[in-house]
Amino acid sequence: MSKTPKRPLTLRDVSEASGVSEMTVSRVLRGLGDVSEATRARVQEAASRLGYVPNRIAGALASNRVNLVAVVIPSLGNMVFPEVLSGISEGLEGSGLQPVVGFTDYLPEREEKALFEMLSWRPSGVIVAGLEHSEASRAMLARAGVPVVEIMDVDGEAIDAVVGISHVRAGREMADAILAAGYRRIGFLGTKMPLDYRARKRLEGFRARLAEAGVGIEDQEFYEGGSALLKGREMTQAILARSPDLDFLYYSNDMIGAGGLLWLLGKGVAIPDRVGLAGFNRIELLDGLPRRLATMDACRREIGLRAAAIVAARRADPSLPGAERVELTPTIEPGDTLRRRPGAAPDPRA
Amino acid sequence: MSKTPKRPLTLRDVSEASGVSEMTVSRVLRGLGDVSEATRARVQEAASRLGYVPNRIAGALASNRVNLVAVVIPSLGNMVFPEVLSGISEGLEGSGLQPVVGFTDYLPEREEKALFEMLSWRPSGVIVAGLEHSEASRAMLARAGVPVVEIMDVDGEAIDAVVGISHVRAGREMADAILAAGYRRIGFLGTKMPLDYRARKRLEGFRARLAEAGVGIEDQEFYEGGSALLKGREMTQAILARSPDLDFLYYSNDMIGAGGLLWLLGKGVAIPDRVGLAGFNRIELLDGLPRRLATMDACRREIGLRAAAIVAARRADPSLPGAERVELTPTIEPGDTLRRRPGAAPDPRA
DNA sequence: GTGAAAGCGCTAACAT
DNA sequence: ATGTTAGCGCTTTCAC
Repeated sequence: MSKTPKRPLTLRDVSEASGVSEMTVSRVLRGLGDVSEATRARVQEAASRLGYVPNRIAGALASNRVNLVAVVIPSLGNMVFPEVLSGISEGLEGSGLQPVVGFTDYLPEREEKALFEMLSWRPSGVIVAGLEHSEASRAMLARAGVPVVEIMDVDGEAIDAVVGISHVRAGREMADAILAAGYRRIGFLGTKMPLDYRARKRLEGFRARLAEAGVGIEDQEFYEGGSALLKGREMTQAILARSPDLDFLYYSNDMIGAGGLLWLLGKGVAIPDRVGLAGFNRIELLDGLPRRLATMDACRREIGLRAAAIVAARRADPSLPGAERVELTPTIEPGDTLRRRPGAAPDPRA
Repeated sequence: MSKTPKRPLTLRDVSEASGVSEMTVSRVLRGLGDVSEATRARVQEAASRLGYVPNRIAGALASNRVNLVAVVIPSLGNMVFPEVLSGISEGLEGSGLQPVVGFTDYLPEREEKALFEMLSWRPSGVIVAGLEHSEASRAMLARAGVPVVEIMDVDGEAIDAVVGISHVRAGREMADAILAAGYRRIGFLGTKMPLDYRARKRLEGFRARLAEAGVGIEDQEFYEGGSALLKGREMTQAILARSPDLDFLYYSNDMIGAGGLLWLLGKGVAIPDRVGLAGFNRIELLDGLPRRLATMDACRREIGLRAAAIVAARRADPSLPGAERVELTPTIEPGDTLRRRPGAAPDPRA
């Protein structure tokens, strides 16, 4: 190497190296037209020879445009958000936009902080999980002046656009399927997190629908932290020790459901006749289990795709009306753990 | 609301609203000293009443400081990087730095693009997975003028700092443990990805150590895409159908290993006597399986922690020498799928 | 097709 | 303890 400048290179360096004005260099590097082929070639050559990396900070300040989309999600632990993220990445492809992720750990104050941090970079859009936010968070989002897409959930009031499923309805439909299959003594197993609103809404819809049929949740079990698969085993053992008459276990997510399934299979319990099982999320892992757990697809990837598409579309055409509302419809997959009674009411979604 | 300004607020707005100069407002908002309590209070009040969100773009340009750390990793699919990420987040806590993640999908050209994008925001540091990069990527990193920490792997030449484990050694030590347990007819099951250098290095070390003992890999099976758990089942079935005499299966990751374990248990195969098994990564999922798969902890969380600590330390004190090298030592966990022969050579790491 | 001037919103450095 | 001035590296606008 000839020299190792500690200072990052600027447009001016490329300008001097190529003998072309800064302005024209900028045009070439941004791929704008109206530059002669000869000039373009000289500039490109100089830029790549020097290893110039543009300073987006300066560019963004001058142009008032930032190619970043803020994505604020609870965590990466539970298999659900990685898939949403990959949907977002895919949906942003070709738009020139880039996702930047922040995490909340399901804590409102962390959400607030994450939003503040991200908004301070003036992103071109915000995609945020859930409809429940602190007052301050809502205020920030409302004033951000860019598209805001709340994802995962549609049960509530949106700030701007929303893309998701109804978790209340998801719970209700699973209750329908379970009742239709003839189960009546139902246990629920879930997470302790009081701030996981979507899990709560599913339970709420589930419980309400059961109640309409005169059925109650006979026993429940909650966990927190640790390996979900292991917790699923432990909770299943515990709930059945306490309430051996249960004939169905509804798990708030597939991972604990899978744990329960493995434990029951190990015990030689007849599934789905003696006990039926269902989870939620349709995680890929289920494909590798000895039996297929009944579940419900949460449309995670498509949620990401659609949310990204909204941000990209509005950036391309800021005159769009906004406040888009996309409600996706999850479908029940009965798998092998939900009894199919010949005489039972048919699944309305066939 | 009184008014809804489409234009984001600036320091000047807060200055006017509070009757304090922009400079002093800036001081208050950045928490610098030498401001009277009265002024501070007035400024804080005005800022939060207006809902001011600072413009980091302008701040970064003026101060030449950016509180972002670029993190470039292959993907989020395989359980390994979420944990690294959470280690990074934790390690960055209190430093004022924020991780920003980019994905490569194990493709060098995507890595190059991700690095270029991130470096154009002039982050305070770069944490990148692996030691293998394109020429252009290496050049960018070398010229970035900020700490660069290559993580996960130490087998190769680092650009600056490196934090990881030796995958060659990990493969070799697993081979040692398997040989010591008395297995001799060994099969390997892994991923097809030719660009997963770490998996390749493990296999390389594994094969080399076996060869030293005069043992070969008798059969192998590779997969790509799909549910790893399911692929593990399928590959296990396939390899044993073809080579029924194998007495050990070494999986390149725990997820396929778990699939194999479940399949073998379902078939009633005696584990670890008839067939022994081992994976790699020590994923949490293993805790919930009927038997504990033998595995090796990849120290993912600690790698993230240490890498973050290096970036934070060097930012706090730029005079630090750099080129830190941290080699972590993974430990074998024999679980229930690696036979323990009383007379066998003892584990040197006991 | 190319260039010169102004300024994006902040902060460093220097007053006072 | 507070204010003033200059300028970060680019893009916008307008001139040629």
